[in-house]
Amino acid sequence: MGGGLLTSAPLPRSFFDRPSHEVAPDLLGRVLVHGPVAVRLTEVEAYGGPGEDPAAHTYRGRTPRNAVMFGPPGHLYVYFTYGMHFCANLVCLPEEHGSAVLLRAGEIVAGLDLARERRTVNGDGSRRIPDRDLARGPARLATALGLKREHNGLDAVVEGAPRLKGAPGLKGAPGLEGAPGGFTRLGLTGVPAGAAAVLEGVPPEPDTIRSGPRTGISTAKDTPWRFWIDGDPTVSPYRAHVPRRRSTAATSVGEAPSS
DNA sequence: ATGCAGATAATCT
DNA sequence: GATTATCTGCATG
Repeated sequence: MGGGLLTSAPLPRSFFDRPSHEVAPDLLGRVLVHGPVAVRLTEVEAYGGPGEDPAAHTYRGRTPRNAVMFGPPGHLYVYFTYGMHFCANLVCLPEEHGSAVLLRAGEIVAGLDLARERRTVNGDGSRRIPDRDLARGPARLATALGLKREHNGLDAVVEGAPRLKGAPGLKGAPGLEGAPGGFTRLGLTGVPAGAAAVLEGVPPEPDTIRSGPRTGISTAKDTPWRFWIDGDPTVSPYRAHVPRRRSTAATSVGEAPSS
């Protein structure tokens, strides 16, 4: 092998038509493409439906924000949070179920230059972000892929066979030389501009998949629905949920405002 | 390495 | 009015 045009088929909609905690570990090693940028997924979290998962956005039922999660599987649910970040999910199960998989981290395997550009802090590029941090975290991943409000609901299931032009001499499996720890550039064709797709990629060996509690949530802390590839440098550091107190003292109990 | 504070606004109670 | 499926920078050991 080496350098030839190789094919990685898009995953069919039926792939996503399963419970999110089954889809999630199966998404590891898969490749999410959005336009010219592609990410090999290394860390994900499953979220369940209404009444069954207190940490899920759909726990209390359908709202305007979470409507896409109640739509058909294989679509992107992109939400805005903390006043500045977007995060992306893939919807699971048939319509009305309201479950999805949060895409937490991955390795950029195509469109590296554009991903770097999107992730520069000061537009002048005075701060250089290490490549392994480009998509190391859900908001970082969404930024690197260019996923924003207008991509909420975008279908990530496409027809056809996207081609990946692999570079020679790199270790790894067909079409996706990006073995854990390695970085490569892949040329991508076959995905329409502005469209998204999830390619089958190369799933990791089952015994390298780890699972544990989800990150940054205040409920259901014991549900081990975070999945990642052991030892991969692009997996995000675990952060426990930290309740933040308002900085003003306006609400302190028993304290009347001074005149 | 780990920890904390601030940013900043949609969404829900 | 409170919370939030987060990130960055600055502080400290």
